[in-house]
Amino acid sequence: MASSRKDHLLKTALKLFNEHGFHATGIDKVQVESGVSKTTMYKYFKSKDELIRAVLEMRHEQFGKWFTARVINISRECYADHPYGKLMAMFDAVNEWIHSDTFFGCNFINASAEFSDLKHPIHVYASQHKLELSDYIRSCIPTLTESDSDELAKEILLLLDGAIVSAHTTGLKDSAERAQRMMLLILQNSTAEVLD
Amino acid sequence: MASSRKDHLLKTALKLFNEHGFHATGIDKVQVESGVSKTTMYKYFKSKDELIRAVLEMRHEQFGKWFTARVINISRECYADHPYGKLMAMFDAVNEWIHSDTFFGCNFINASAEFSDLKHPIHVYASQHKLELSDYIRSCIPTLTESDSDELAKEILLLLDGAIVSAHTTGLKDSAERAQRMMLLILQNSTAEVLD
DNA sequence: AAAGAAATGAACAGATCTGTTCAAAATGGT
DNA sequence: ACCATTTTGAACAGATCTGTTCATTTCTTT
Repeated sequence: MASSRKDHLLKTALKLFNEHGFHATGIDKVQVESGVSKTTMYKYFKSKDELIRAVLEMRHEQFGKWFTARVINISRECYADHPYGKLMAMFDAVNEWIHSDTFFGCNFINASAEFSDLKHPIHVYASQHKLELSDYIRSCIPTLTESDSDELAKEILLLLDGAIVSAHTTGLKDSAERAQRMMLLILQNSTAEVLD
Repeated sequence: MASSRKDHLLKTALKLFNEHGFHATGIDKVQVESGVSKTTMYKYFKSKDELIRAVLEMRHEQFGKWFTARVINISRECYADHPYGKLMAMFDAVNEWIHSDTFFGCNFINASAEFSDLKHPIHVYASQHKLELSDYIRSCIPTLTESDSDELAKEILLLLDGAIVSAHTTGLKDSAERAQRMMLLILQNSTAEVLD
């Protein structure tokens, strides 16, 4: 009961934050749209900052679960026995996301844009999210690759972020496919010494 | 006289928008900080939307002039006779920007984040900015390159945007150097068929 | 120095937003 | 059916924000 209300508030807030941004969305609109009284909302979230933080934490978990699961599935279905199957699948997953009707760019990139100060807690949290994503990417790089996997993970994160931003800001919906091709070229070069 | 006041308002607004975002910055703070009366500010800009638009237009011109000039200079100084000198220089220029104390990410990416709706005039303008940048990149690709220069320009734009976002959101200040290395690998592969 | 244009400051209106309070009503468990 | 908890609705306070108005002051030009 309690948690279902809280969840509903979080989902409504995420939707509105996505559509209008964090500052432009009044906390009262979240309350009205989710059909909950003001008192109740303030019971779960003492302030707007706390709500934003909670929304991002939910999104972090939600995205993490979806992304890793999708990567595994696509990798099995489309890239069986491919050494970079999971890495390839990441771009397919992002491509699906870009073409969905709930794509408003990356919440964490957007949050960094609004809370521009590097020391702002929200910005710090966004940064952590990206670093965790980078760790996950690194864990998907096969050990047979010679090159430094940490550097390679940062390169792939840069491609993913570039694809997401290109798709959102410029409207280039084929960005993920482009980034995927770019990664392949880079991987071929990274492993060239090994394969030669 | 008149234009110096207007310019000063625009510069102050850009600074505050950078530091706090568009929605979080009150138009009255722009007015107070620039030491101009409210009446005067509203004489030059009839509304906040108009001010934001004007700030982005100024920034578009400012960035364009700085970037193209810096690309030419760096290209001459560091990449004489290099076929991809200008393309290389783009990442050096962005690297300088990232390490400056006025780096708050790309204003147009940030604007897209706040004005998330693709049809919003500000978002449309941000998109146009990126497409113009893509055109400029294309104009810097030597004709000897076999691959489709339009596709290659989009790839390089993706790398530049990825570098800017990585540096801002995640705080990875070496993103531009990373993206530059990635571009080199991609260029080597793009022209491989020609050179073979 | 005088006339005309531009800028000021300060008050004002109206909207919106965050956050609080509290009596009344709905709900849920036993 | 009863008690305790939760939720509601509605009003309220205070801050902030956009945008307007206008009499007064300051510049500029001649």
